[in-house]
Amino acid sequence: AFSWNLMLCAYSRNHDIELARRVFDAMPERDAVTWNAMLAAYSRAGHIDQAQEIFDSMPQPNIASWNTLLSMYALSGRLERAHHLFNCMPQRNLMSWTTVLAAFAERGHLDYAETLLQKMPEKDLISSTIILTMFAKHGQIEKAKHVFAEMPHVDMVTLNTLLTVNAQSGDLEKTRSVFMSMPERDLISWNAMLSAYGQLGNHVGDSSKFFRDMPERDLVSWNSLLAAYVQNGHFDDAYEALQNLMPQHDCVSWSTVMHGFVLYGQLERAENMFHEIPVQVLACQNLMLSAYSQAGRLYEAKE
RNA sequence: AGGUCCGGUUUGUUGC
Repeated sequence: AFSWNLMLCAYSRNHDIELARRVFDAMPERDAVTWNAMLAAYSRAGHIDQAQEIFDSMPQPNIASWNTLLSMYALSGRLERAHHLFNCMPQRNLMSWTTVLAAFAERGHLDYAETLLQKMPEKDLISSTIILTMFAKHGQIEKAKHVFAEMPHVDMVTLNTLLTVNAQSGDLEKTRSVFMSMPERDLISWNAMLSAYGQLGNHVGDSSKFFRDMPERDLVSWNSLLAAYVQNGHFDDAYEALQNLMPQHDCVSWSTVMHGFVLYGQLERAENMFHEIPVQVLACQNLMLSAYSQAGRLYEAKE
């Protein structure tokens, strides 16, 4: 089964689910890895029913099988189902706990997530960081800081999260001092700091200088720069960057610049951009809808 | 020895 499994996994990683299934069906014998790989393939592809079918046919699901199924339901937002599975599982490991925790935290079930955290037999950096992020995203900054203070160890991801926490509490100096004190930084650290400058800085120049000094940049960095421009009223610079400087754009770039136009009363320019967008983007549609409504242009809003 | 478990962090819109 070993080499067949390799083939199955290769197809699955390539998103070729049909071929993966054909290998699966052709196999003279299957082991636990085979079943789990097929299950993971369907789960990755979002084929929930087929995944469930594989799981139900498994001779002996192990902890990896349960976790795969659990993660599938958690990620697709079927929390009751995920929670039910979690309770029914014959064993749970750290990953099972964290998957459920992340699902509830993500959806803003703060109290329940906190209870889960307390019930966890072992916690690690990841579970604490999930809770930290959850509190930060829901504006519970003091609680987030408390979670951080209780953590015995931290790593770069935790510190990256702390950058965001401090930025959300409006403290640019603190954000900067965390950034400076980090033993190592990755692109996410740099992007988080850039975003803090955009939200809290008083001068666009600080954002663009920081941007220039970055060791590398990606689309998120560029989009954060656009947001910094917009935040400070420089919608034309944002548009200029989008048109002439950015190596790529995405729907975040478009909606950021369009939002700049809307904020500063340039509804026609927002409109023009909206019509130039190559694909339909829900966020941009929402933006135009809200802009038309606020301008009393109900006919266009309805359109 | 080596194969299966997609658990955490950064950017935009509307709503909450």
